[in-house]
Amino acid sequence: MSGGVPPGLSFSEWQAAGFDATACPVRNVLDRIGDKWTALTLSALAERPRRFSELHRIIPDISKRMLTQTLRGLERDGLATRHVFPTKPPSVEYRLSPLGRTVLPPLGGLVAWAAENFPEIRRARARFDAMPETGGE
Amino acid sequence: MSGGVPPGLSFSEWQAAGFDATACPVRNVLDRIGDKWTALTLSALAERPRRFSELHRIIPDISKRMLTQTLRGLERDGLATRHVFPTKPPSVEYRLSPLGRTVLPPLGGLVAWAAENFPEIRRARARFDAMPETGGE
DNA sequence: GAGACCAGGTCTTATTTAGAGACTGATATC
DNA sequence: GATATCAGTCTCTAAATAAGACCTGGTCTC
Repeated sequence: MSGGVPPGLSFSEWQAAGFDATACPVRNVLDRIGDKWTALTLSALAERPRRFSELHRIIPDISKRMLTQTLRGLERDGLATRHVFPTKPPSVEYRLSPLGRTVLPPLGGLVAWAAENFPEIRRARARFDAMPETGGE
Repeated sequence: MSGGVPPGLSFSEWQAAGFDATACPVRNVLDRIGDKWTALTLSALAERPRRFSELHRIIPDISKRMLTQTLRGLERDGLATRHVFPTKPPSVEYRLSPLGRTVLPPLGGLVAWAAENFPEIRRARARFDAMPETGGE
């Protein structure tokens, strides 16, 4: 056996299968959820559907432009849906699609890992940054 | 109950705990593994330790600059270690640290999700892109 | 009638990120 | 003696990403 590499993470598998970076699912997915606001937006929508202005209020510092862009990205990938209610002041609701819901468990796993190990990462960073970069002599 | 939101992903929790984006573990972690080469590098190191040139050969299209930068990032965060062997042509080996190993399962979960759902995401994209952006009349 | 709210669009900068390619210096091969 | 390997560094440029400010149009309030 190969020593505990989770299935799907085996590099040689990818290579053997003829790795194509542009079509790589992982690259594609990480490009989306790895951007500045998507993970946050996703988790804001995880609890319940929300309206545009509501999201804008609760997500700290996001600009309307970025919020629109993030939501369009989620919509384009089929992770969220957009519902327009033609009320007097227009109201638009965003909600996670069934597909969008399925990403929550794996994403949650990573979030849990991050929360759990961030202290150690910070210590590692502090150590690394304190190291002398130019060896004295 | 809140309807199946994984623990740690609850937005209201974060808000209640006084969300600070700069210190946010999730943002920090996603910034690292969400970049262009880190996930790939991580999975190349998952199987076994590798030397710099070896990584450079097997990771398609990465430049030395990016490879160095990616490895430094992993080293800085304590996810990988660097071992220099002062042989005649110098040889440097990179290997995952114990901490680095612990990220493989959650990362693997996301990779599996990506692989499994990418076809559907692509269909969603095709649908979205085929939609008339300016409603005719 | 001046302004605010809704959900954005647009336009112009910054900042960040990535890439290409030349250079290092010691050894080793041809 | 020209060239290659090793593990990088360096500079410069290009591309992607994000921020900020202002604009829309209809209704609603003051």
